[in-house]
Amino acid sequence: MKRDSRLSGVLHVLLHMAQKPGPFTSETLAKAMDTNPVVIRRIMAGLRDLGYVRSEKGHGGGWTLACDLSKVTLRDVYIALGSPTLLAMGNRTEAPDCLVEQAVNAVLDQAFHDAEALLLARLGEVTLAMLSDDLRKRLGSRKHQGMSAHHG
Amino acid sequence: MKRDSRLSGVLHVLLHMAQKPGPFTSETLAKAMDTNPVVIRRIMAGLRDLGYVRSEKGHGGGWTLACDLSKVTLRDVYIALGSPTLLAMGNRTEAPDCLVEQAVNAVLDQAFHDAEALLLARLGEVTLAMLSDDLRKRLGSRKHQGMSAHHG
DNA sequence: AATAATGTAACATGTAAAGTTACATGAAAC
DNA sequence: GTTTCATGTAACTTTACATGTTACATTATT
Repeated sequence: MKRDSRLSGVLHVLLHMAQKPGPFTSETLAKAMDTNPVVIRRIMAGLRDLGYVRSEKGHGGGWTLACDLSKVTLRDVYIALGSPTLLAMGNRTEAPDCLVEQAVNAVLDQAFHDAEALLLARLGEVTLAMLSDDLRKRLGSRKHQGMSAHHG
Repeated sequence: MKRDSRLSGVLHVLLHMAQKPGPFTSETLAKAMDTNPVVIRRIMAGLRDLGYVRSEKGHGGGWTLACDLSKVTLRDVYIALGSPTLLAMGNRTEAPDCLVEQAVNAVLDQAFHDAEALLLARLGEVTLAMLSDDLRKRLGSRKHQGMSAHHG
């Protein structure tokens, strides 16, 4: 199944933004992500609504970080995206009349729920600040090679 | 994202089959699942190749269980389906040049991997026999109401 | 006013599961 | 041995959804 990469994408954007003050236009960010400005605006909309970033129109406008990076976890970002489906598998039908289906659903639901809970817990353990620190370390260990964070 | 229900579906089929000797035609099973016979053959193909079920052509043919239900776990069934993608989310790109993307991938991969491992472990804990027992309990507790396992 | 940005709707594309059609193959019944 | 009933499988259609794109309204700066 085709996998949803919005979380990966929006984290990429946020990390880019955390490296320097901004603001960043959707077009700039889109180029760094090799995608379309409208896609950037779409995945950022939820973050804006929750106050994690700010967007301004007109000359000199664009996107700015508006939160304490050490207070926002990847789970928060995931939720800001609208909590998209985590698992690629699901039950054929929910609340079926068929007892066979009920038995199957019961055991699968348990396994699915556990896996989702673990994934959300893991995402909840990592803040944007931690991610940004990790990036800075990666950048640092490449400095002596004269390379930058941006794409070549 | 649209979720893959093949595991749910094939378990439903196997559980139906575990309730009485068979053989069952694809058409019979398809009716119980409210789907198409070809879909049944498709999701059963992997199980047949691994010897969990047998299929016979011609008059009186159809599908038969061919394994010890207490030896086959839901994980085995999942693998028989060809180990389809478990998570609906993934990284934008694998092995990217961009350090930002690498930092994002690193943390997400860890979380994704843990969740997948847990899900597979949970599926590995449940055998088809356990599932069948659970179903029989559900059937038993409805007997006094004069209901059957099949759809109304 | 002109320009540069976001906001958003509408539409196109890509991908994978699910559903369907068609037909070849093989086994049993007659 | 031919008819019937079953699986096996390829090819195509449908559906769902993320992604990509176009178009245009809105708003802020110059």
